Order: sequence, then C-alpha cells, then structure tokens
Amino acid sequence: MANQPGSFTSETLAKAMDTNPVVIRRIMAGLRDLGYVRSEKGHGGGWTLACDLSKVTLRDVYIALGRPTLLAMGNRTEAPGCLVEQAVNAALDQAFGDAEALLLARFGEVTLAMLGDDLRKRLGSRKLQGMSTHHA
Amino acid sequence: MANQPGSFTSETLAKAMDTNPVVIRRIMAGLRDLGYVRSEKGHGGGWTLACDLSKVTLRDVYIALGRPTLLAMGNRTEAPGCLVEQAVNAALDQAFGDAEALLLARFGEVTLAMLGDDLRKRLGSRKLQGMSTHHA
DNA sequence: CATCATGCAACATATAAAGTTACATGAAAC
DNA sequence: GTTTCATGTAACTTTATATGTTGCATGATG
Repeated sequence: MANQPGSFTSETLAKAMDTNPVVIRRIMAGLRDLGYVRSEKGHGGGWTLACDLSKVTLRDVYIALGRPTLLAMGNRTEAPGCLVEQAVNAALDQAFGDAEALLLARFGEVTLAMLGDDLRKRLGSRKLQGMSTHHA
Repeated sequence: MANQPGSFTSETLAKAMDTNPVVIRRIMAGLRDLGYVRSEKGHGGGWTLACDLSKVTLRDVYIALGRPTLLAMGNRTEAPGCLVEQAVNAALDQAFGDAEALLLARFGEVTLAMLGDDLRKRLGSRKLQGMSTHHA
C-alpha cells in the first residue's frame, strides 16, 4: 500500500492476496481501531495508511490483530485438577512465558518501514525476472 | 506409572486420563520406539517403564512424540512466491528459530524424575484434601 | 484354543480458522 | 433524492486438523 498512492478497496486487496474482501475487513478492523489505517465508505472509499511506518512494529500489528496465540502448546487449562498436568505446568510455565516474551521483543524490533524497504528491493529484482505479483 | 509396580494396560491408562485406549497406544508408540517404555501383548501384558527417569527429559519425550509444532505461527510455506511473505519471513525466521531453541533447551532441563518428585508432593497434599485422581 | 492385550488402518467427531453470503449503513455522483 | 459504491457486521458454510472410535490382525498367556 505504501508503494502506491490513493486508497484501496477491500476487494482490490482481497484479489491481490487471493482471499475474500470480508476477510480483509476483519483483519483491517483491528488496525483501524488502533489508528494504523483509515477506512472510508462510499465512492472513492477504501483503506488508506494512517501511521508512520517507521514507528509501527510487527508487535503493534500483532496486538492490533487481537494477540492471537503464539505457541502451539502451553497450558490447556488455567487451573487443572490433574496433578500431573499441574506438575508439568509448574515446570514449563516459565519456559513458555519466556518464549512468548522473546517473540514479542523481536516483533518489536521490526518496523513496517523495514519490511517496506526490503520488499522494494525484492520487487526490484522481481522485475528483472518476471515473477508473479501475488501476496499471501 | 513410576508410583505403582507392574504393568499398565492401555485401557487402564485411558480411563485414568479420560481418553481412548487407542490414543494411549498412539502416543506410547513413539516412546516405545525410543526405548523409554516397553509393551507386552497378551495375558498380563501392557506398558512398563524401561528407562531411568532421571535421564529422560521432556525434550526426549517431545522428540519421541514426533516433534509436534511448537509455534502457532511461522512460515506457512518454505519458499513463498509472495514477496511480502518473503520479507516478513526474512525478518522473523531468526526470531522463530530462537524461540523454538529456547523452548527445547528448557524442555531438556526437566527430567521425568523431577516431575515425579513434584507429583508425589502434590499427591501428598491431595490425600489431605480428598481431590480427584484424574489426569489430563 | 480361548482369552487378553497391543498394532494398525480406516472411519467418525469435534473444534477452530478461513471463506462466503446477505444485508444494513453511510458517502459520493448524477 | 436516488443510484451507486464501499465498508460494517452477523450468520452461515467450508476446510483443516486433532481427537476419538471401530474393526480386525497379531502375538502371548493360561
């Protein structure tokens, strides 16, 4: 979006990412609520960037998207009655917490501007090779 | 299992964990293949421990169980055509790798003997309170 | 040889993520 | 004003995955 002026409709974005407009709206809603993008209805409406890309990190995006689960395992239940589960939780809670904290810290080190710069480099070499323009 | 002598049938274990005997067999199969437990068919058969619990860590168990996914996110595709995805992967691959390594290292610090000791403590206080004996 | 237990393949169920449809709301063009 | 276009949102459907289940073969014991 930063590489092209103007606003983008959910439908345009959906086509670029090979998905559905409603899925785009669902995801963008979180970003809009935190002010990273703006949405306009009606003619000429759509989505526009509304933040300094060098100030917003992947951590901010992660939070805007509702802090989805980072770890595939971890406590199944907060206060398990099973004593074995309690013992395992006691032994690993710290580890899971540390792993999450590590990931969040790293997310915080990556700004959208950095991703944009890297993407532009990749776009440059793409033009020389004629690759697809689709996103995932 | 370490707290009680003899062998345990899949059915017994399944009842204790409120699941199905076949599920028990599926999980135990990985542990058996690495020699941590033994299985016997027929009369008086079932599962027995076959390892030094102070030598086997949760990391060993994790590997025996087929290294199931640890992180809920991460690269969806190894070599994505999407350049945005490529840029994000490049920025976060190291972070995901480090988080996994951290978890594995911590798993490696916890032996089954430690869990057993902790469990026995918990069982002790349980008897004073009359809690359930079920596992999860 | 009857019984009991694991081994394993095939099928069924449950859950969550992603995708889809339908319609309401609001903004711009005519 | 009313037609068109775009988002907002709820409800539903599809898909993928993990878990649970059934059925039967294999082997060991009494």
